[in-house]
Amino acid sequence: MRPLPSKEAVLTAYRQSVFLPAAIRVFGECGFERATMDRIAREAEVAKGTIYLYYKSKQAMYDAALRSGILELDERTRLRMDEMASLRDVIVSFIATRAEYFAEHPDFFRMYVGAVAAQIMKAGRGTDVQSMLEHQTRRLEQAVARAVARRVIRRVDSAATALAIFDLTRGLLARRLTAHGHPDVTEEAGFLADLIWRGLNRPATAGDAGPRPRGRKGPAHRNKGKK
Amino acid sequence: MRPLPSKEAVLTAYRQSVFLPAAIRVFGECGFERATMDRIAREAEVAKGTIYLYYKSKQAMYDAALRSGILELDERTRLRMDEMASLRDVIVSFIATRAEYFAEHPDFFRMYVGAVAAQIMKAGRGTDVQSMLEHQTRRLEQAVARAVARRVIRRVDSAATALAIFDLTRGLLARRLTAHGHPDVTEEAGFLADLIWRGLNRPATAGDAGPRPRGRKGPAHRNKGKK
DNA sequence: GGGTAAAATGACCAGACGGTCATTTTATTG
DNA sequence: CAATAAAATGACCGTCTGGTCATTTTACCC
Repeated sequence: MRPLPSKEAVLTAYRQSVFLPAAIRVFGECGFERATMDRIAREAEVAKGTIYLYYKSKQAMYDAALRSGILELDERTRLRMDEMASLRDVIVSFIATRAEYFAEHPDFFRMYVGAVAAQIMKAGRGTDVQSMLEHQTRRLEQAVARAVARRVIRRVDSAATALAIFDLTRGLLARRLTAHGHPDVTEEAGFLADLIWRGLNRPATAGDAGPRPRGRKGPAHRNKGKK
Repeated sequence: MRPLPSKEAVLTAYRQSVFLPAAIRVFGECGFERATMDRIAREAEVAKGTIYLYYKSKQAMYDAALRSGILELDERTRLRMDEMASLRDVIVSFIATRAEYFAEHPDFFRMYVGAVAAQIMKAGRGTDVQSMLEHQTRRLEQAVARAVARRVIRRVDSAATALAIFDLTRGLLARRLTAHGHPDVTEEAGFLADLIWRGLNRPATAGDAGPRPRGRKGPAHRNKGKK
């Protein structure tokens, strides 16, 4: 079926398999601005000019490197999540898969963090970075929505919930990357999954502190959480 | 008591009151690397050389600007949290105060995000940025610990819980900054506070899905996440 | 008002870096 | 093996920017 992988295509693929990891290493270590094309070329063991045969600019190379990493991460996350049945397992596997991937690729994680920050800075539409980031929470959101539909958990905004899980995961990983002690991910992941899971639980039987969970002292402002 | 505010000190204070906001504006808009001292000087309406009379380098000016913003933010957060009695109100006011502050100072928020990202990139000890960031969760952590002691909530790791709240807040604000629609903070803040609060609740009576809340279906693969 | 010290200025410099392209090296073909 | 095309190279260029410092302006004091 695949007629001819045209030598050119093979060469390009080979080059990318060398360039992109080198780029991720350097961009991850230095960030976009401080990274130099000379350095990337050296890491990839080619001359600088060679890179410009395959990427038209530093930005283009950055985008390609970021894209490749995110795609791989998303793919792995998706595979793992798909084999989970219960929402809780989906959440745990989401956190665990990402923790594992980023532990394997710390440089990419740094690059990723930089890209997210840059996205916030520009504060604007435009880049497809935005859509890639949004895509990451899609599956999570679907899983939450399904659980709501099946009445496994209380009625919650599935998008907001997915984003919350996402944020918790990112914070956890960031802290791990800055060498903040704790060698055991599963423990921390478990804590987060537990927190979220309990937070999503339906008000158990009846008399629980469900809809009015304030400690005491609460005079009426009922429809705060209106939506 | 304060004997003489020495003209020099007054001048310095005045300069800083002009320089730091200008720096925050430019660093926030462009990030550290892209920001130029020329631009900051122009925004502050002084010559570039003048800045170097008060700060020995670009980095020093950046640090000073970041520090001043974080201190102000922390101070405001602390004041608000201190007047809250219940943990739930502390959490809500933490989120709300920060949301409010960052809404008033979007440039500083961008700068802040950049600084956090840079911290993760360097992945290392050293900067006092680290300690400033850590300081932010201290109060929250104390409030959680107090609630645990008073048995208002279940026994949780107060540090981890504080960090979780912190991460959720940061994610929420980041999303707001990228103009992601939703004009109403309190609604989203309420959702998060609710989620966390329920997550912290003591297991009500007894039969709740406490320590082993897996949905169903679980044939043994307990030690999957062994690492 | 004039003289001196402090403060401010902005032209200037040096180094760095993204990107180019004439030249060299390698692969292909007859 | 020669001829030719494709790929790789790295010296080079223009630009940009953090930081400096000789000069000018302002503030102060007698």
